[in-house]
Amino acid sequence: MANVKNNASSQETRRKLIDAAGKIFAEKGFHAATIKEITDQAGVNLASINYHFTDKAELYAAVIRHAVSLTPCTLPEEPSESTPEARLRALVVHALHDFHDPGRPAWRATLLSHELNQPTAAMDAILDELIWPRVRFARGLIRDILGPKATDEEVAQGTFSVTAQVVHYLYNAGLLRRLNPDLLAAENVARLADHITQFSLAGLYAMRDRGRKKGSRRRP
Amino acid sequence: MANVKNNASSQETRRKLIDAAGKIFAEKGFHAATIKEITDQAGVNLASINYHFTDKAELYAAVIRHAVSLTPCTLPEEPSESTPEARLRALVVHALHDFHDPGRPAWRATLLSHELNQPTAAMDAILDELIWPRVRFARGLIRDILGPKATDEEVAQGTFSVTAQVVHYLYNAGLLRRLNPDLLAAENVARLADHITQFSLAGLYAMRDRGRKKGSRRRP
Amino acid sequence: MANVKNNASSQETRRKLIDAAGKIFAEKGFHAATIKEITDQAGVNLASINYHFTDKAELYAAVIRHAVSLTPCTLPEEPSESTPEARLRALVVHALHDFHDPGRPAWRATLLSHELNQPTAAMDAILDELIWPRVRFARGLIRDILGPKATDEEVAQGTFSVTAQVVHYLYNAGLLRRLNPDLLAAENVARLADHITQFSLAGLYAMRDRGRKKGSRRRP
Amino acid sequence: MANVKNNASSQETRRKLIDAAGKIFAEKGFHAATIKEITDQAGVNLASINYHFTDKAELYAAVIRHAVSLTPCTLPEEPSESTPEARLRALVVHALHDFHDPGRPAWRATLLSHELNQPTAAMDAILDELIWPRVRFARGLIRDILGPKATDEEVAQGTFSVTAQVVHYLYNAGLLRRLNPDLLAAENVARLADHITQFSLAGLYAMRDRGRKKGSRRRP
DNA sequence: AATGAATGAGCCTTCATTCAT
DNA sequence: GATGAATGAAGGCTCATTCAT
Repeated sequence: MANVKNNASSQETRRKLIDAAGKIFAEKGFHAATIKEITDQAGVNLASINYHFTDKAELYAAVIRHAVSLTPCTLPEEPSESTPEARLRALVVHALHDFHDPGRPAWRATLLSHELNQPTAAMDAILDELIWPRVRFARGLIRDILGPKATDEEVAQGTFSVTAQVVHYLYNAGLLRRLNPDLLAAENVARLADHITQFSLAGLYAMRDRGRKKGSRRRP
Repeated sequence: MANVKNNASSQETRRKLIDAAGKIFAEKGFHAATIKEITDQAGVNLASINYHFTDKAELYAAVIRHAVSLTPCTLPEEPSESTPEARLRALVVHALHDFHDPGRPAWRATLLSHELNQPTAAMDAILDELIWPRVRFARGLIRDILGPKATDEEVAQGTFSVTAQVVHYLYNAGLLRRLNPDLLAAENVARLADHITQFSLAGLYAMRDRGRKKGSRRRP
Repeated sequence: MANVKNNASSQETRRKLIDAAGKIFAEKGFHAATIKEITDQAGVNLASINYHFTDKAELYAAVIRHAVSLTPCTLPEEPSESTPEARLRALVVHALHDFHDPGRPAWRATLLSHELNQPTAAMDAILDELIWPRVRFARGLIRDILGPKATDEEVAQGTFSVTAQVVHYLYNAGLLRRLNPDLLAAENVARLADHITQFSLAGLYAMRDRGRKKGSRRRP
Repeated sequence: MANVKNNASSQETRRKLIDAAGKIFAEKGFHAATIKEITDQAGVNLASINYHFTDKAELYAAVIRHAVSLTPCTLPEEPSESTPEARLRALVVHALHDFHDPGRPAWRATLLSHELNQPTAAMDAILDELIWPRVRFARGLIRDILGPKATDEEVAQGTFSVTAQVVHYLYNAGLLRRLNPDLLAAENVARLADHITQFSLAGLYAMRDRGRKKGSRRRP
C-alpha cells in the first residue's frame, strides 16, 4: 500500500523517471549513473526518486521490470502446418526485430544486455519472463526440425547454435558495427535474417542426417 | 618518465596492484570498484595507486593492457595443406580454450567482456591487438571454405555465424550455465567444439552451394 | 484564528496527533522523531501536522502544553490543623503517585523529564504552571516544619533535600530499576514513600534543632 | 588494526574532535548535533570523522567512553578509623566537586546526564565503570552508619536518599539554578555539601534508631 | 478539512586524491 | 619508495514543508 500510488500525475512522474533512468542506466551502468542526472533528464525533482521508488536500487529494479514487460512473449505463431523452415525463419526475424523495435525505448536492449552481463537481483525476473519462454519455444521448434530421434543434447546443441547468432547480433551490436558496418546496417537486417535461417537450417539438417546415419548404423 | 619506476620492489607493487585490480574490476566493474578494496586486496598502501598509476582510470587502462598482452595472438597454425575442415576445427577449439586458459588470471575473460560491453578508451587497443587479428584470420579461413566466388558479404556473414557461436559460449557462459548445465560442463567442451565445427561447416557448405547455383544461373 | 479549528473531526485529528506525538517524542526526543512516524502512528495524513499545527515545533509545544494541562495543580489539601508530619507524607505520596498516574498517557512523565533536561521554549510554561506551584507549596510546608526562626536558605535547603528524593525517583526510574530492582517495584512504592517521609523528617528536625541552638547562642 | 592510528598528529585530531563533539553533543543531543558543526568547531575537515571514527555514532561512543574515563574511580579514601560522619561528608564533597571539576571539560556532566536520560549502547560502560563502583562504595559506607543490624533494604533506602540529593544537584543543575539561584551558586557548594551531610546523617540515624527499637521490641 | 504529490534544504557518508613525513 | 593523515567534491538519502486538488 505504501508504494502503490494510483494518481494519474503520479504515474506520469513514474513514467518519466523510468524513461530517463532507463536511458542513463543503459549508457553508464548502475553505479556510474547519478540520480541527479536521471531526475534532471526526467525534469523532476531530485527527491522524487525516493518518493516514488524509495531507492536508487529500487528504481533500477523497476526499470528492468519495465524493460522486461515491454518484451511481450508474443512468439511468432505460425500455422502449425507451416514447414519448420518457415517457422525458424519467423523466429529469427521476430527476435531480430523485436529487440530493436523502434516502438520501444532505445535503451531497452542495452540495459538488458548490461543486466545479463552483471546480473543483479532483477536477473531472475528476466530469466523467467524473458529468456525461458523463448528458449522453450526455440527448443520445441528445433526438436521438430531435428526429428523424433534427436537426443536432448542434440536439441540443446542446435538451440545453442541458432540462438548464439541471434544473441550475438543483439548484444554485441556495438562491436559488430565496427567490424561489419554493412552487415549490421538497418536496411540489411532482413538479409542477415535470411542468412541466419539458411545457415542454421543447413547446420540442423546436417545434425539430423548424421543422427540418422548413426542411428541406422546403430540399429541396422 | 614519471610513471616508469624501475626498482624491483616497485615492479612488485605494480604487479600486485594489477592482479588485485583485475579481479575486483572484473567482479564489480570500474565504478563500483573502490581503490581501497583494491589496495587492501593487494596488501599495499592506499596511496600506491596514485603513486604508480596516477589515477584510478590509468590503473584500469593498465589492467586492460595487461589482459590484452596476456592474450597473445598465437592463432592455430595448421599446415596450410590441411583441409579447411581441420583448420576450422582448430580455430574453434583454440578460441574456446584460449579464453578460459587456466594459465591466465581468472578475471581476464570477465574483464574483457565487460570492456566490450561498455567500452572505454582502452577499447581501441583491444580491438587492434585482440579482435582484428582474429577476425582477419577467421575471414581468411572462411573465404577458403566458401571458395573463390564468395562475395565479401558472404564471407562476413559466414564469419558472423561462426564467431557468434564461439562468442556466445565465451561471454554468456554465466547465463548458459543456467540454461544448459550439461552443455557447458567443462568435460563437455570438446563435444561442444565438435558440434560447433560440424554445424558451421554444414552452414558454410550450404552457402557455397547456393552461391554456385546462383552464379551458374546468373552467368549461363 | 488560523490554528483554531472547531470542527469535531478536526478536533479528533488533533487529539490523535497529540497522543501519537507525545508517545514518539517521549521515546526518541524531538529531533529523532519524524513527523511521518507520528502521522503513521496517529493514522492520519502526513500533511495534517502542518495543517493543524503549522510546524513540527508547534506540535511539540502543543504536546507539552497538553502534558502540563494533564497535571493539574491539585496539591494535597490536608486540613491545616494536621500535623506537619502528616502533611509532608501526603505531599510525598501525592508526588510519587501523581506523576505516574495510570489515568494519564504513559509518555507524560518521560516527555516532561526530557523537556527539563533539554529545555525548549515550552519550558517556561512548565516552570510556571507545574514546577513553581509545587515548589511554593513544599516551601510553605517545610517552613512550617522548620519553625518560624528558619532562614530562607534553610527552607530552600530543606526543600532541596526533600524534592531531591522525589525527583530522583521520578526521573531516574530507568536507572534505579537497574540498581535497586526491589526498591522500585510498584508494590513497594508505599514503603519508599514512608522511608522518604521519615528520613526527611529526621533531617528537617535536625535542621530545626541546630537552628535553635545556633539561634540561642547568637541571641543570648 | 584498521582504526588504531598511533601517529601523534592523528591523536591530536582525535582529541580535537572529541572535545568539540563532547561540547556540541552536550548542547544539542546526538541527533540535533551535525558533524559539520563539530568539525568546524574542531577546525578539522568534515571527512575526518569518518576517517578517525568511521561514523557519527562511533564518534559519540568515543566521546562517552572518554567522558567516563575522565571520571576516575578515585573515591575518597578516608582513614578507616575516621568517623562515618567524616567519611560521609567526604563522599558528598567529593561527588559534588568531582562532577563539576573545572579541570574537566565543561560538557562532561551534561553529556553523561543526557546519556542517563536516553541511554544508548554506551550506557553499559557508564553503568559498569561509573555508577556501580560509586553505588557499592556508598552502600558500604551507609551500612557502616546504619550498623550491623540494618537490612539490605534499609541500606538501599538510605543510599537512595543520600545519592538522590547528590544526583539532584548534579543532573538538575539547570533547573535548580532557576529555582534557587543562591543555593547553587558556586561559592555556596561547600555549604550545600554541609547541609546534605547533616540532613542525611540525621535521616540515617533515625533509621538506625528506629531499627533498634523495632529490633528490641521484636526480640525482648 | 484532508490528501497525495512534489520540493529543496541539508545531512551523513564515501571516495579518489593529495600532502607531509 | 612508501605510508598514514588529511581533504574536498559529490552522491544518496531523509525530512519537514508546501502545493494543488
